[in-house]
Amino acid sequence: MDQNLLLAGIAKYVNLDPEEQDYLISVLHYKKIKRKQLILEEGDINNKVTFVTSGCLRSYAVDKNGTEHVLQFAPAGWWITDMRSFTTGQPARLNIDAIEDSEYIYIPKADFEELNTRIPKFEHYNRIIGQNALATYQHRQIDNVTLSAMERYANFCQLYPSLIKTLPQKLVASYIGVTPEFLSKMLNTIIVK
Amino acid sequence: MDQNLLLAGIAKYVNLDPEEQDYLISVLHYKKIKRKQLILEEGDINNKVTFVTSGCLRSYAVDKNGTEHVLQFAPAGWWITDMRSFTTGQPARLNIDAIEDSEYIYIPKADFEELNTRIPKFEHYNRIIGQNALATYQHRQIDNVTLSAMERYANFCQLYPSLIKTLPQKLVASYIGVTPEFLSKMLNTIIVK
DNA sequence: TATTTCTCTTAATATACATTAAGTTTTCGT
DNA sequence: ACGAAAACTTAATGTATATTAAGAGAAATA
Repeated sequence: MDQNLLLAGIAKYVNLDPEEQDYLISVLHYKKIKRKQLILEEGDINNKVTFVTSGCLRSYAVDKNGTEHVLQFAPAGWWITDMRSFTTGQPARLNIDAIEDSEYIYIPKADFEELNTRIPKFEHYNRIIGQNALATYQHRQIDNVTLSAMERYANFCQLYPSLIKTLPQKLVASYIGVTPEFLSKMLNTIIVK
Repeated sequence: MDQNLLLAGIAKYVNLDPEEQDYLISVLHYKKIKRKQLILEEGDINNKVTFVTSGCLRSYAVDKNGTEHVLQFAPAGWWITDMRSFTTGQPARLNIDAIEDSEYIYIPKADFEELNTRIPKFEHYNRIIGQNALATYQHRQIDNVTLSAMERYANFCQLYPSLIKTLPQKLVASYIGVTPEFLSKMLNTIIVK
């Protein structure tokens, strides 16, 4: 069972004792999913946190026209959650699915809470990565109102150079907030110039 | 010195011992500022966390045309920070100023970190409010790509009923991501119908 | 390998919102 | 209380991006 990526990610911030690590490992669940398979559907309660160990997941919302809007990509080493549903217990607004065959670890909410109270170092880790995520969302919000579509695309390429190579263009379009048609046009008219 | 609002906010989530509370109080700094006064300027390092005790602060970014875009309002009882600058030490992209005469408490970064390591309950509190903030930003991002300007306005009114009464309309416009002219037109043509 | 199902492209038309500008009303600082 | 500054309104014009549609290319599944 490959929890090494998770342990390594935690070890960047805190040093768990062997028994703390064993306790952590004891509450992990392992899953494999195929491309396009959903692990969270709008309306469900998101009662676990999910850590991707291989492949790539994505979270997205669907608008009233049925168009999908990608909120996040989670390649190996990333967490992905509908945080409002997780913290408040409300139905999720997000869907989470696999964009390629993937493997992930999840921790049920009750275990996650107990980990945090019984291992202060784990809670420290979570506070820090929470702050990092918050920083990311704050600046994404600013970018979205401040930059043009082309600038947001350039930004995405800089921030996620590995993703840009593997992702279908329409998913990148959805993430940066334009239609696939417009992104296509934008990229091709630039090259010609 | 009015730290009651802060202590009450923390007490909603954790129960500090008297000596923990004393230690916390010992690192608090108190400030008053006038309307329009800046407490963080783009380019500065945001090396403190700020908790508003009266009045209202706001964070905003300025685009290349000089237009301001409001990221957050912080009335009494709210925290406000450029989280990327705070966590990474990079120069801030955000400005923070007072939209009315205000009072706030701040905690320098070094003290904030020490509070978190020495008082696990304080770190628990921060993890939880961090999760809440993350939930808010995730859904704001979704709302921004999913809803029309009118729907975003309606959303804002629901979420911040107290703010909508006191804020100048142009700041609401900036928060929901439209020009003041467009918001004005939008609101007036609705009423006529 | 064939066939279906996505993905990308191009282009015409449409629209939500921005920009500019000028006038009016409200608020603020002295 | 007064003058200056800020906030709001209206309207004409402009633009970035959406929508629709249809064909070509690529990739997934059987």
